[in-house]
Amino acid sequence: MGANSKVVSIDGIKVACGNCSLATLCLPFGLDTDDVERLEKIIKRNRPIQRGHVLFSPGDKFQSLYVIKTGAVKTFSQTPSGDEHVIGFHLPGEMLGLDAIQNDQHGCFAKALETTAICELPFQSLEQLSTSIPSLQHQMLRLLSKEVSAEASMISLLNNSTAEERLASFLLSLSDRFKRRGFSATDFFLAMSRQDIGSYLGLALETVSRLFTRFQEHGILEVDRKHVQIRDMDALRLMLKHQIFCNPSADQSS
Amino acid sequence: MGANSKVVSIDGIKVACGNCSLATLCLPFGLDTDDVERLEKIIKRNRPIQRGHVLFSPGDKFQSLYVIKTGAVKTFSQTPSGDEHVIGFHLPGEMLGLDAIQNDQHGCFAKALETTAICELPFQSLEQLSTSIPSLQHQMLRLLSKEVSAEASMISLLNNSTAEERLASFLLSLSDRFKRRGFSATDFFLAMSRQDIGSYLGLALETVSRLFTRFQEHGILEVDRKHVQIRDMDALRLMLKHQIFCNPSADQSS
DNA sequence: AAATTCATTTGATCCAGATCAAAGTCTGAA
DNA sequence: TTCAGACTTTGATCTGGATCAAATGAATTT
Repeated sequence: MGANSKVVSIDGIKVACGNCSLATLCLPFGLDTDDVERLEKIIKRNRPIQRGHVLFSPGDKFQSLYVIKTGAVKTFSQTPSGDEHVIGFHLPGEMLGLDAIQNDQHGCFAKALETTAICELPFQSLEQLSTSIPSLQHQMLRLLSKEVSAEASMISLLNNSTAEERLASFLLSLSDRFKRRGFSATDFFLAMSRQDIGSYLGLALETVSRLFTRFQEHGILEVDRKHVQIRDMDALRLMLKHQIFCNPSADQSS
Repeated sequence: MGANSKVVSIDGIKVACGNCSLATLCLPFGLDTDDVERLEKIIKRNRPIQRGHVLFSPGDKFQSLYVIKTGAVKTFSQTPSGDEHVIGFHLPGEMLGLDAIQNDQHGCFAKALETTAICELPFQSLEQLSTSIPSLQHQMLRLLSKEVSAEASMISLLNNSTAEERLASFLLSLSDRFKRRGFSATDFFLAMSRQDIGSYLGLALETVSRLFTRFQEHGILEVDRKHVQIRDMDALRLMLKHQIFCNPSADQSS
């Protein structure tokens, strides 16, 4: 981890998955009250991290999985020449670090896009707990599987869609995820830059910018910097109507 | 499942992960002898399936995970207009169906590219067994995580690479996987068509064909229909040298 | 408020790879 | 052995989106 990545533990902060509005999207889903309590005991709550803070980097030893509580994080890899390839964006309730279980070390960067609160789940404890809570084991497998499905959808999108379809898909995905988390499905702020969106969708940032302009001209969006309002959801949906992805529900949450 | 997808169970065939040359690539990896025996008890061995046989289809209830023993399988989705989008190719020792854990149903087709022998792992039994064999639970999580990493690499490839780099990456991946399975790393047969390769790599089949020709002209490959010989492995490696993916070891096996 | 920096928009040009088209080539069935 | 259908190769053309270039706008610092 970099010098600015110190995560300070705060004693006395009560962890309460039971009261968390994200519980049904998150790991506790499907667990009974007792089991949630046992889960809470192993969770570490840390001080919220600031925009730009790096949560982990490639090569870092894998210790914990992370769940976003509030804020947003991007994961990305980096070429030797220094430019980033965005792998994903993570919103409240979504888990981070699943790819690191494989070889006990992280394979990409995770950086906060804004001030972000995170629940830390020490993986060893989680694994141990899973052996005695079958529904926790099941939920772990489900979350991993969901990630596999979501990535398969992404691959399908990149293989078979135009720039327009990609951005439409991205906006609909964001909209859906905000909605499930209790936010507006049609009015939200983008935590990431045009550059980030382009990198994620395999497009040049200029193309992303032009598409936002075009969508606005067509009355589909109202865009002001990071502020996006969806004016014609159906038009967006229509753009990817003809596509059948491997798995239609490509959200990580339950 | 289609009419031709009947899988006939053969009693009396001895399942023997302990003797299987793929064991170190497969689920038994990391398990001690006793545990492998318990695992063997839940595995179903079926009659090998023929080329073109559909193992599962979207919407099929998820019952089992499958591991290729010999042969090859492709997974793909289908548009309403009927054209296929190849999601992946699966070689001996590789697991199939992980994306279905998520919502208890398969999200894509799996079709044999040639005569293929498959080990069937009823998922419920596997999950139960995992609670009493921690190293099996761990191996399950590792396999899922490996799949997540592999797909992340694929996303990176599709986002950031030219046609040439994609095909080079594909050939090197195949080569590596054959090698780990005890086959030649430089001389093998492609089980899939140019069409399939193109669909998988997000390229037109004509582009794939042209690239094979070009690689041959440059002395990198010797190609005769499905028969590929790699003559200059370094040249292939060089083509994707400048790329850093999230995770360099993008093979599902251990 | 002016200055510096960084993100975004908009315009002009270019090219990798798609698409269209047609000619081989292989395979399995009859 | 011949035929039909499915692959594969090769050629010609076209285009979506990249790249290059520059202006504009926001945010932050001085």
